[in-house]
Amino acid sequence: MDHKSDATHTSQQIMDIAQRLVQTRGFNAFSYADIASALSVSKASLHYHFASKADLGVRLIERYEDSFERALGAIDLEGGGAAAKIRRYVGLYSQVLADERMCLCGMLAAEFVTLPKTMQTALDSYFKLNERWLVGVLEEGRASGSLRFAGPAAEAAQFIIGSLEGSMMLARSHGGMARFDAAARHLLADFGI
Amino acid sequence: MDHKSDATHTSQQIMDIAQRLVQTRGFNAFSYADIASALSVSKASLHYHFASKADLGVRLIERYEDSFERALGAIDLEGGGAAAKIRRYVGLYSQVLADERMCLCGMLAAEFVTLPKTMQTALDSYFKLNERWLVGVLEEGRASGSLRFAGPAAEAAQFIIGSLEGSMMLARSHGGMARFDAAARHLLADFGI
DNA sequence: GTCTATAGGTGGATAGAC
DNA sequence: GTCTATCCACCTATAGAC
Repeated sequence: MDHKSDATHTSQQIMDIAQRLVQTRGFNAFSYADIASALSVSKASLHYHFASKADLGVRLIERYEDSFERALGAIDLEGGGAAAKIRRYVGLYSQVLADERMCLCGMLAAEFVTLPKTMQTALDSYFKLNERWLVGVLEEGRASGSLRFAGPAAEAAQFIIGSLEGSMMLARSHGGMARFDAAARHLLADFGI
Repeated sequence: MDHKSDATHTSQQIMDIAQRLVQTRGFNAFSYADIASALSVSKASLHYHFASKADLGVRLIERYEDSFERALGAIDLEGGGAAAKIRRYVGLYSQVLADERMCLCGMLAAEFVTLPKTMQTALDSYFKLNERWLVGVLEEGRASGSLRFAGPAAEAAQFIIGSLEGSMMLARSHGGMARFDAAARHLLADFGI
């Protein structure tokens, strides 16, 4: 599931700017002109690095998933119980919000039906990764008794993802970081954390 | 908090189509041309009824809030305990999703920073209404012992709204109605329902 | 109230020089 | 790799006839 990154310096800069734009404004609400002006290059130059906006979008999702996968790997390595892992998972969202951004893929999920098929497929992969990791931790926690929840772990994982993405989205427009933190506490408490 | 509706037949039709477009594609991903072709009129005619797209957006939010307010009033009248009211509140979201739509205001919350100030203000009003109603029900339920939750009722209300909007959003792209239903069960269980 | 026509702007994308 | 120049489609919005 790792994606090649023939990462020239310029294409990385383009992706950094584009990613922030998607996370703050959405895929349908930014243009090559926005990136060009922020980076002081021409729009045509951008097309050299990313032939189409859809290409750029797919690469953004893949890079985001890779970085998220590394973060999850780091959580696994840090050790601690399942409860600690879930707490650190929530912390990942918290960090993104602290930078005044929405989760890249949460934002794109809202725009899902308007996205190119290639981006939709890449999004599926991202959410599957999250779900898979959460299911592992949840089952570990239920077995060890450090987590408490009813029903299939997959459903609990989906509930966690949905709650975090939704709380993040509403925190950005209504209530700020405090709202997300309070929602996160509720969510964790629901699992006996 | 009720908004005048000088509702000619045509302007209602325009709003019906526009609302569905916002709920499925988002405010930034539909155009007057979409409405015009769906309704078989010219784009210019639309401007007679709604001078600008921002005006149309504001009126959509106000109408949605009014209809939601009536739905909440109906829930209050039906009686039953706080738990039953929360269950019916969740049912409102479920109905919208069953029609393959996202909550109008949840969708707009994702696009918040790109919206005209007038629409942002109208959105605030919608979420305040939801929170106010939920706080009332939550406090009633805690007092009567039919609901169980920790911390301020306002925080619990925000948690409920965020979870439902997020679950709805992800259900539309990943998992469908079943995902929302499962998330709703988790949420209700969290409150002892 | 609805139309045609059009203004004035921006969208993504390409051609071809350097 | 980056540029200028350009294409064409689409956007919101307006003017003015009917």
